[in-house]
Amino acid sequence: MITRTCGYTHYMPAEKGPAVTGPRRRVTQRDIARLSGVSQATVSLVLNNRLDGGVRIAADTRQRVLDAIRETGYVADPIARRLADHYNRIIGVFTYEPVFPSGARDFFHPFLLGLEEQAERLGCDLLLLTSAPVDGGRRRMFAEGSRIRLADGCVLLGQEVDRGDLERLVAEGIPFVSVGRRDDAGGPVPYVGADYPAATAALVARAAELGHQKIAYVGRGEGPESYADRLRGFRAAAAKAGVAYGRVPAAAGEKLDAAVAEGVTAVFLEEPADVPAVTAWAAGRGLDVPGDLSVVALGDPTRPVSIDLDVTGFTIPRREMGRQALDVFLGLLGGTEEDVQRLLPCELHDGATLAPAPTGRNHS
Amino acid sequence: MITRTCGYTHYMPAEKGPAVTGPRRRVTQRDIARLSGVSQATVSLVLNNRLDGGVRIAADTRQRVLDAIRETGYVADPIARRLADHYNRIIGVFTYEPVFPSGARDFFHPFLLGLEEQAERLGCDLLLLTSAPVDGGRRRMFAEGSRIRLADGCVLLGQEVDRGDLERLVAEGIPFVSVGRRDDAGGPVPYVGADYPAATAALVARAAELGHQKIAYVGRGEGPESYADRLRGFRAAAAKAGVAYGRVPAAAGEKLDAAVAEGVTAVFLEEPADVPAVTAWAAGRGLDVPGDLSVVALGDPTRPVSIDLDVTGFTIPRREMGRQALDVFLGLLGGTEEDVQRLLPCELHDGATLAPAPTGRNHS
DNA sequence: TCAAGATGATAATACGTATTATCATCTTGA
DNA sequence: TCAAGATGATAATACGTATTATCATCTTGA
Repeated sequence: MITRTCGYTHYMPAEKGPAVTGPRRRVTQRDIARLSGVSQATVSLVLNNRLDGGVRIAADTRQRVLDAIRETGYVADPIARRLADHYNRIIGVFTYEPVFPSGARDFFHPFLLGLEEQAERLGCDLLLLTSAPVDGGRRRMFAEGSRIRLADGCVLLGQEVDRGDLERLVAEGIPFVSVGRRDDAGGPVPYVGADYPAATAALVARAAELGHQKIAYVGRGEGPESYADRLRGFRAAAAKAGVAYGRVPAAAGEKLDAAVAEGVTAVFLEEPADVPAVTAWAAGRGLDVPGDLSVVALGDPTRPVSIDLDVTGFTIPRREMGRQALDVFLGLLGGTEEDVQRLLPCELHDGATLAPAPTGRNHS
Repeated sequence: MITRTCGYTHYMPAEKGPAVTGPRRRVTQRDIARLSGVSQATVSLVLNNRLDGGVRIAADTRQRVLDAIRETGYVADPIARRLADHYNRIIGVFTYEPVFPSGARDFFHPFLLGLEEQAERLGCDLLLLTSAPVDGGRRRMFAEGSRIRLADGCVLLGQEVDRGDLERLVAEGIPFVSVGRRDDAGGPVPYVGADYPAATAALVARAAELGHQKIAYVGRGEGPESYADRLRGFRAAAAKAGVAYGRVPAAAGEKLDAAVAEGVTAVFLEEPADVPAVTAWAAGRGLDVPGDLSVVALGDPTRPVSIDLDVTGFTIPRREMGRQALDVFLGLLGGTEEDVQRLLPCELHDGATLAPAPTGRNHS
């Protein structure tokens, strides 16, 4: 049941408006019209200075209106203006990861900064869609009473995006853009993503140059597109370089033990937040990083961890992705169909944990 | 001259709506009314579930309307709602510091997280007012075409808040709350601030206990309320403990030299981002921290800096401030006039840079 | 002098929602 | 049977602006 208070049980504005602040009637175009002896329509026309529709206003009339405006300090009510305009210049930002209790939100901050920066530049406002209910640790986009349609459209943030949501967005014709590449969903999905395959491949190639003969990808390699993309780049580059490769499903001790036993000399971490776990494990096994084992981080950590090593890897251009996501979104609103799927290059970071492959065959 | 495109020159939606996404007309109450065979008025009444005005809706009619709403995913247009109602369940967030090129924004992230967390909990959305024009490195709240009134009111973030803005907010009756204590501005200003005086005083008292006889406050001590508050707490506590004290206007070498020459053995930094500058200066003078000189950070750095010391000081409860700011705001909307000015305690951090006063009198 | 065009302004309407006054119908009780 | 009250829904209107269709008046040229 959708009632006035449904979902907003705590949001109960007073009947009469805030008590602290006093009421004050706004000056409207009607007032200006009365003061200068013209109609409201004339006031609006003077304000908007439209010459295209064949409308003309005599110079002295215009001046009278402008004088009245100056005297009263009139400012058009943005609300009414938007209502008549159809677009409200508000861009929704939907983040799947809730703020509470997740610590994952720090990862998304740079994206938001990029969005804000571009919004600032282009003169629009961002609506953080925090009212979406949280279910199983993720926000639901189309729950009852969804406010996704408040804005002109929305930007999607999140490690993983619900396919049903995407399909519904496409079906309903709600303009949107995803931050992060997404597979098609009943049509191409506009996105601004990071080029994980290229960045991962570059690091694999570097490892090959350094003599590594057997390397491992640590992580799921499926699920979110960003995982699949990394693994794809990893496999292609390893095959191309003629390096033996495998996948370790998680950064767990026994899995890593097995990999090392098979002769792996470099691990590529899908999730850089696993670096501490891996280095701790290596220390426990008496393995030197990078002397015995090279460690490469494929991106930035999505959970807050403290890493004291200068890890080799790459950086996701999060801020720039945010910026361009807004560009793509406004392009969509403007009717553009080109260049609505973008992959941005990641920046490689040399770091100190990718070293030449160890020369000795075995460590006990 | 106020023209239609003023301030939004880059935001130019196509005449016909987005091309990729079919031209999707917004679902309105008229549509719902047609679908369920009632009038628009009835739809509105069902949505708002008003029982007070003596209006009644039959259960089955109500259900038909609710069904249609669910099927279509209808959401009330916030703009129209606000025009008619004056409320749209959107809370504005105005930050004085722009995103670009400032690095200062990281400081505000925890506040925003707190706001988001509480918005999530209470079921409302946050509008980041990024459309405000930037002038002299600060956003202007009431520039021409200001969109501050799009929301039900706003939360103010920023190191320093423009007094004229505050007065206008009060005068125009726009509900708002400041994150950070503010002096009165034509009336009491609702705020949720940090108790800088108490936290600063506690650290001063601790220094006194450790034998420091002469201490210095480093910073402006005026301007933003947060500076003035720190200095006030500093002076009061120093006087109470019978410790000699002075103020060094900036963390500049010669100023610090003079202070040390006068026998100062502990410095309290208004701006913790100055810690690296002070420690670098101390190292250059051969002063050991904290052996020769204790260093106390009064809060969290407002600029991104890397600090490798475990600095003694206190932490601003930023997230909790954000949370409570939203509570206060909603209280105001609800007509509360009590408890709209709150000071939250800061958490002291022991750290390792406040040590007993040096016993020797001089270092050359 | 008069028709055609130019000039200047307005009435009417739309945008989407909320609310009040009103109306039509049904129920109830004596 | 009928008046009074209860029930259920709507028409009308407001919020403040933008825009189009229309109208009245003036100017111009032959």
